[in-house]
Formats: sequence, structure tokens, C-alpha cells
Amino acid sequence: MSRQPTLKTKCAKCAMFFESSGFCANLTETELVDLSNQSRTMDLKRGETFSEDQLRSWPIIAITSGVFSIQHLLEDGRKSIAALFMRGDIIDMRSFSRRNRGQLIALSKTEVCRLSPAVFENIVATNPNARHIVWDNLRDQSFRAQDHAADLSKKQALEKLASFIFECKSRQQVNLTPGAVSIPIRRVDLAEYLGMQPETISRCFKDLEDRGIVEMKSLRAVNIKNIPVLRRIANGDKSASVAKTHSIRILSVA
Amino acid sequence: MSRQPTLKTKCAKCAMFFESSGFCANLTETELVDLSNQSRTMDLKRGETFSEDQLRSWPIIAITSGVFSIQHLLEDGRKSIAALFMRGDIIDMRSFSRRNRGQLIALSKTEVCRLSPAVFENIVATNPNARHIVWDNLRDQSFRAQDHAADLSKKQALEKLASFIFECKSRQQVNLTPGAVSIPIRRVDLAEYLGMQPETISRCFKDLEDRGIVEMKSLRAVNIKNIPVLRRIANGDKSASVAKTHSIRILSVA
DNA sequence: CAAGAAATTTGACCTGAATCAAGATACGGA
DNA sequence: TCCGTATCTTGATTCAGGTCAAATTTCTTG
Repeated sequence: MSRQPTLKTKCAKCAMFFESSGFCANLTETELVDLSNQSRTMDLKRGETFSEDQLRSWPIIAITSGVFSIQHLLEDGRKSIAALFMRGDIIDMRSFSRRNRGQLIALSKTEVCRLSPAVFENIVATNPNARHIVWDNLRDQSFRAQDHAADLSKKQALEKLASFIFECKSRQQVNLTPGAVSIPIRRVDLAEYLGMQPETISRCFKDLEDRGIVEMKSLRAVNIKNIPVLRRIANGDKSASVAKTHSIRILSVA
Repeated sequence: MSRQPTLKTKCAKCAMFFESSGFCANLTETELVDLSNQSRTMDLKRGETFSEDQLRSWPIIAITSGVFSIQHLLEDGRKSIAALFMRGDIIDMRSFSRRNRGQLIALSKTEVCRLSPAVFENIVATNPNARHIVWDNLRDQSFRAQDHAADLSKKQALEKLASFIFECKSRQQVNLTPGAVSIPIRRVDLAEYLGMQPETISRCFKDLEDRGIVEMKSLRAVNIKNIPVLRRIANGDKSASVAKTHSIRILSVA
């Protein structure tokens, strides 16, 4: 009985609850009611951020839908997006204190749930399933950030974009058509995430389209027409990246 | 009494044990003995890696000393180092399975302790202090990877190197002289970590030295002579980065 | 400790992506 | 639905850092 109001008002429609791998799906009824009562859901519009104060009192943020990010700012105004968070991610900012300045900012309409640190901590201490979910998620965030760093460090523009398309593909919930991928963020944000200029993003998309590898349905949706080639580009296979130039390079002469 | 052999043979000289923030320093005697008996220490030389098999059976690796890394390989041989691990870091590869190919590789002489997953899991479930240490460490790895990604995405070569010098400074255990920083990895590895060529690394170090900002004691040791300016360069302040060129740019004309 | 191998530095040159500018498109609010 | 503004695209040009080659220094190992 006590579960009803909680479910009806807040949690019932939330992915963290109705997806079996979601954190809240793995709680006992008591835990869920407790967590729900002490937590606050919130809708953010694109561009909205959390203030320092809000983060101090509510450092644990579960993403229900939309795209959230950590944005870093350089002295002269250059920005970069250090990480993307989507549904199911739990961001734990409890030790963010003296870190490099980076702020949480929504890249699209986003629903989040700010979890009570006390209740969260208690659940993690006592509920092994819930602990594993959070732990796996954090580890996943860490691996994702490392993969992203590796992409940024040695890949060329086209290769980074190809990787990003696959990253979107693997993280989107449903796959209607095999090659259909939704790009959930704007070009400018994509540019900041991949460490390039919006102009370059645009040119790379055009290049992929001209070569028949992808088809742009709209700014937010692409259809991969040749998955293997796109994969090879993403993996840094130079023989897949060329062919756009008309020069033929003689590889070896006996 | 039962503690003696463990301490004498393996743990006594280990940073994870004698540093108060180390994981093993926060275990009960029983836990420590248990973990120690089920775990395996190991010395690696520069360039040595763990095989897939080793990782499968020993996925949890605590770094005692030296520098460890995750290296990614592209199709055409380009390499990049996605993350650096040093003393106190605990690498949990339990869900590394289908990830982007990346391998663990030692960048210097390294001592590690391969922890028994079963005992580790049990300790994390029952010992809150130990759990917090591991949790904080993983979160820190995640933030570090994100910061690194942000550095790679929008910083110029000189700025990335300046950031790296500070990263080394903040992670080294003792600070003999205020500006003394040890660079624990080779130039080639540094290049792979920062996403640039060894030649460029070399030129950037030379540039910083020519301008009197740092002094190279050896390949592995620098002395920062002007911390504020180096900091400004690391933060992307363009007014600190210029001055090496002889051209004067007129910023605004009324 | 010396010889050989590997890593680093330096110089000359070149290219991929940044920058600047302007036009086309898409989006959000009334 | 329409209008004003923000975002995105396209073209022309520039430059930071990559590439190649060769000299020098620093490890490694017997």
C-alpha cells in the first residue's frame, strides 16, 4: 500500500525503475519508498546547469532521460565536453571539490532524479544487487571516458565522427532499423565533445554522405548504409578513409 | 601471530598497506591475512602486459609502484595511451569483456598485487572504510579520464604538456623542492598519452625551457621555475602562451 | 664498462583541420 | 503558424603540428 503513492507520483514511469538493469528496479519496497521520499526529480531544459550549491547538497544525480554532460571551460572561452551521460547513468559528484573546473550541463531536455546521499549510501551498504549496478555503471563511465580519450588522442576527424556514430548506436535504447542512429545532441556540442570545430563536423558528415556510407535523415538522425566500412573508418583503417581524394598513392615499388 | 608471515613476506613494504589511505591499511587483521593469502604480487618490466587469460582469472589489480597504462591500438598501428595508473590505483577489469580493444601495459618497472576477486568482493560488501577507499579511487579514475579527455579535445600542444607536468606534480608522492617534478614515463609514451608526436613533445619542452618557465634536469626530471605562468598556459590563457613568436598581434584598434 | 640498440632531438617541409566570412536552414516562442 | 534568432553549411585561406630524415643522446645488456 505504501508503495502506491511513490510509484504513481514519481517512480512508475522512470527508466531507473522499470528497466531491470536500473538501480531502482533492484531495491526492496522499503528501500524504494525511502529513497523516493528523500529524493527529488527535476526536469532541465537544454543549457541548464546545476549550481555549486545544488551540487553540494544533492551530489548524486540519476539520469532518467535526455543527455547530460560535463563541460570544461578554458581561460579564453574555449569549451570542451568531457563526458556524456544518458539514461541509467548515476553521476556521483561527492568528491568533485577541488577538481578542474567543469560543470554539469544539460545538452537536451533532460529528466534527472537527485538522490538522497544518505539513503543512497545506506542502500549501497546493504543491498548487493543495487551495489553491483552502481559499481558497474561507474566502471562503465570510467571505461567510456578512457575510450573517448583514446579516440581524441590519435584519431582523425572522420574517424572520430565514425566512432561517435557507433557510440550513439550502442547507447540508444531501441533499434528500429538496423542502421538507424539518432544523434541526440547539436552539432556545436558534438564538436566540443570530439574536440573539433562545427565546420569540420559538417564537412565530415557530408563526406560520409557523398561516399554513400551514411544517409542524413535530419540533423538528429542518420542511417548507416554501409556498417562495415564505417566500422573500419572508426577503427582507423586508412584504406577505408581514403578514396575521397583522387590521388593514387603507390604503396611500394619493387 | 598469524599476521606476521603475511606482513613479513608480502604486505609490510607495500604502499597499499602502510599509507593510511591505502586499501589494505583499512582492513581488519582477518581480512588482510585472507586477502594476502589469496592474492599474488608481481613485478613487471617496462613493456610487459597481462594476457587475456591472466586478466580473466585475475581481473583486479592494485598498483603498488611504477606506472601502468591502458593502451589502445588502431588498425594501422597508431597507438594511444588511454589512461595512466599509479600507486594506490585499483584497476577492476571484471567487465572489460567486449570493450574496445585496449591492453594493460607497464610503462616503467611496476609492482602490482593481483587481488582475489572473491575476497575483494567480500571485503567491499562488509567493510565500509575499505569500500569507500575503492569507490573514491574508481571515481577519481573516472574524473581523471574525463579531465584528460577535456585536455585532449581543446588544448594545444604546449597547453597539454603544461597540464601534464601539473598532473605529474600532483600525483607524485613527495615534493622535495617546490618546483621539482618527476616525469615517470618516456617521451614516446608521453606523446601517445597526449595525442601528439614525440617530436612535438620535444619541441614543446624546448620552448618552455627557452622561455625560462621550466628547467630540464634530465629526461625524467623537470624543475618548474615559473609556476604561475605554467599554470596559466595549462589553463589555456593565450597571453601566456605567446611571446615565443616575434610577431606582435594588435588585439584591437579603436 | 663498452657496444649496440633504442629513444630523443633538430631541421625542413607539408597537410589536415582551424579560422574567417557569408549564406542557408532549423528552432523556439508568441 | 509565423518571425526572429541561433545553428548549420559551404568556400577560401592560414597555420599548428604532423611527417620524414638525419644527427645525437640515452638506455640495455653482455
